Amino acid sequence: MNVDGQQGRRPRADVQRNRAALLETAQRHFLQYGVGTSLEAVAKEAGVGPATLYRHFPTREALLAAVLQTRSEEFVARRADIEQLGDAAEALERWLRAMEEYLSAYSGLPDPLMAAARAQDPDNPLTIPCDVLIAATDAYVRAAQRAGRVRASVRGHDLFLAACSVAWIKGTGTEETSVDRLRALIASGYRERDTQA
Amino acid sequence: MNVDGQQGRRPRADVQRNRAALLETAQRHFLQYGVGTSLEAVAKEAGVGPATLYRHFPTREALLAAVLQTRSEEFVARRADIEQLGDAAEALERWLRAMEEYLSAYSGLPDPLMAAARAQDPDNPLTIPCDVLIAATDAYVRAAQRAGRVRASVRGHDLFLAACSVAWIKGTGTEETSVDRLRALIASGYRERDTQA
DNA sequence: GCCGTATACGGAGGCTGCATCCGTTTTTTG
DNA sequence: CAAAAAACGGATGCAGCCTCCGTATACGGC
Repeated sequence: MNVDGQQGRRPRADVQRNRAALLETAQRHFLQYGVGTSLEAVAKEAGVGPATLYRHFPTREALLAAVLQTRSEEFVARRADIEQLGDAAEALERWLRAMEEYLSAYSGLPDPLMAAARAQDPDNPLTIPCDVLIAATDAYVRAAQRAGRVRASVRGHDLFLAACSVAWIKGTGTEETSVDRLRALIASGYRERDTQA
Repeated sequence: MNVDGQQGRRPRADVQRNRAALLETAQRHFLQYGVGTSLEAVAKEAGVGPATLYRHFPTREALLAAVLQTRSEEFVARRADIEQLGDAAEALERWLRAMEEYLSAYSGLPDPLMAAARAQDPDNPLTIPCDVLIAATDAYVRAAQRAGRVRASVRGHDLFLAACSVAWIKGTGTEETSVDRLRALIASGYRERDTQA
């Protein structure tokens, strides 16, 4: 039993192949059917037995976390873009949108994420990505607050919850215009009152 | 096949007994395990076979709708209380809280409700309760707007979505203080700026 | 009060998905 | 190239969904 623990021996070739195939297939299935998709189907389409899937990713959350991990590279790139902006309020706005899109990539994603965020369960592989998101949001919020563009009582965690909510709504299949309206409502809740775009 | 269609014959006694037992048991199970609870378990505990449950309530949504129906009497009573208030903004506030509690009564309830609200699917038994809630919210919103306490751009549907979001968050097990903060954030989004409590 | 029939019941069973065990195959190492 | 380590995957047990159909039950007329 090695799979991806780092011991003396070099990881076997088939392990890497299978892992890659599983991740690629899972990504596609999550995209098409949501995070509740059949893991058996994923395994079959990846050309491996169910046991192999479970050996690589003991739980659905572990598989999800691994898929998100590969996805997050592109996400980090976005973050670099955002940080070049001088306007802190605009940066926060864009960050929230980016996070929202990240969270609504797969239908049903917000639920396991919230479950992980709730308690600091170190066994849950989604806890870390979650904490990262909250910390980043908080940084953007503080910057915008220093610029006097966001109300002082707001915290990063609040807007993380808000983004999760919006992402959840999107995942239920609600029309885009309704989602836009909700987002606007929230925005006018955290923006400083005398703000002028 | 009669179950509850109104024909010439009087409904059989066991039908009514079973229906009542199923509703009572389902209510308890939804409360304890959420809307995803095992229907087989509900049937067994109600003392009937699975087929009887499905005969009375062809889908999970139908059972849920029926349970909510019985629950809604108590909800209507609340509404009468609220309407005695002279303050339209306070009335809206209380209505939103009441709706939020209604929506978070069973964990996972917001999801099927949103699915029903999305498209006017007349086959979905949850569509009607959903539309009722939206219409009622809209009435409260208009009243508060006439009193100049809520921003003109806000619609009842927006606050319905917001209430669903908050209820969803509650259902994920998030701490109550975080939920309170999110609710406050949303409130400062729809309230008129120069409002004084 | 009894019987015939409409009506409803419920166990059995097919199906899908989850998760694990263990005999077999593949890969690496020397 | 052989032995050992490592991973594979089919088979399996379990739970829940939903339906079919033979059986039981309540109703209403007599």
